Amino acid sequence: MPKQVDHDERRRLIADAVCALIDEQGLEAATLRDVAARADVSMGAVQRCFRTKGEMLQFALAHIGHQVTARAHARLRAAPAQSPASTVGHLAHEIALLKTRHRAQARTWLAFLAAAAVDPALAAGLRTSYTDLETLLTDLIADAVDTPDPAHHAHTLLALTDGLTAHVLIGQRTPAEAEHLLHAHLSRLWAHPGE
Amino acid sequence: MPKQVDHDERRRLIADAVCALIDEQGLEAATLRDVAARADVSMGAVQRCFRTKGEMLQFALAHIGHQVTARAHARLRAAPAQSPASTVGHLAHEIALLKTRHRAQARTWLAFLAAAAVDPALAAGLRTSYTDLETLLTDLIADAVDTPDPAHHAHTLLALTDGLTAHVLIGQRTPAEAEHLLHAHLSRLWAHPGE
DNA sequence: CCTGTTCCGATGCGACCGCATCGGAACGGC
DNA sequence: GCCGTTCCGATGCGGTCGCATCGGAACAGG
Repeated sequence: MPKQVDHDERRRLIADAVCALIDEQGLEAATLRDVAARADVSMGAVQRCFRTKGEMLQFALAHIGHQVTARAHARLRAAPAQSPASTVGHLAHEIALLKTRHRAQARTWLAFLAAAAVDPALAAGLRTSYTDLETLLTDLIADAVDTPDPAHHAHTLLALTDGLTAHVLIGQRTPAEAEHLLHAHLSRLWAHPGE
Repeated sequence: MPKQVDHDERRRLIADAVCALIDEQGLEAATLRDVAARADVSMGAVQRCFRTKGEMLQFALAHIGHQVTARAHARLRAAPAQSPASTVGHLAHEIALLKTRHRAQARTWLAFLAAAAVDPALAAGLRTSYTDLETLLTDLIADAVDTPDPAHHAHTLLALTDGLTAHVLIGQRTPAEAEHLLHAHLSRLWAHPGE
């Protein structure tokens, strides 16, 4: 058995480079050459890992989707003792990617979201992550309040976080304002859970 | 005075072509050549109207932004007799661009939104439209319910519509589902306007 | 050491990009 | 009819793109 490399690990390395470039200059800046340079590998290596550029982007989308959902799951595991309501709050805050620390992920996510509007393959990848997050939120909301349709509130909450994140990214809201709006929405949810 | 053309009218014609291409294939499909072909003018004519491609995109953004806000204003003028609450509902529905008829505008809007995350000039253009819509909604909400901070609810509502629109575009929600979620949010707002 | 296999860096290709240039068509003023 | 101005279609340029190709480096088994 000759030279062997960890293809999956390399794929993740390249996906990180893709996301970094998208964060800084948008999706169209993720060219094969620039991605290779950013990941500090040769273009040939990138082409070995992914047959086409589209395949690379799809993998990068799944990669960042997994990062976000994994962080959400981790957040849950790390705080099992809190009340269900505050858990939902923390989780929504995490998903909204409002923290400056996660601004890069938010920008990348938004870029993929727009691309998915005209690319069914990317849309399918995004839906996988969204469905995961919705399941998570639905279960939590069902625990937190007595409502006949927890999924309804989960869907609304997810749309709100996405909208707020976008508005923060273009400077229409400050992170603090978005945080406040999100908190207020949740407060109203706990106070009046009725369908 | 030699040959004269209506530059503003031509600019709008080209902007429509830009938006049509973005709707169908995304922002990067709006190349000078394809835009010219779509608008049925020569590439030279496009370059005469806009010094650079970036200038063309900015104009197209302002163009579609004006279309959306103008439709919102028109909606208001057309229905002055209704209750303030239902007026807000209709307006939010209009802004959310949920109708299949406005799907093209929604996709174009989302494409610009993502681009604005890495392009300050586009972000400024978007903020102009958003601020206009927020003013509109804030005034309406102040009329509809007694709340100490109508702008707060306007901002939340706008973020929700944007998120719902995006989720519809990627197929995560059906238009009917989004419509229902939006309606439910407004119902809760009228029932419990307290800050 | 040699061989067979895996991997990759370099290079080339055809296509397309934004932009600049320019010759001539179109048309009002004289 | 000629002129001056405005406009635009065609063309070319330098650059970058995604992708295909290939020679050789790296390395395990014989």
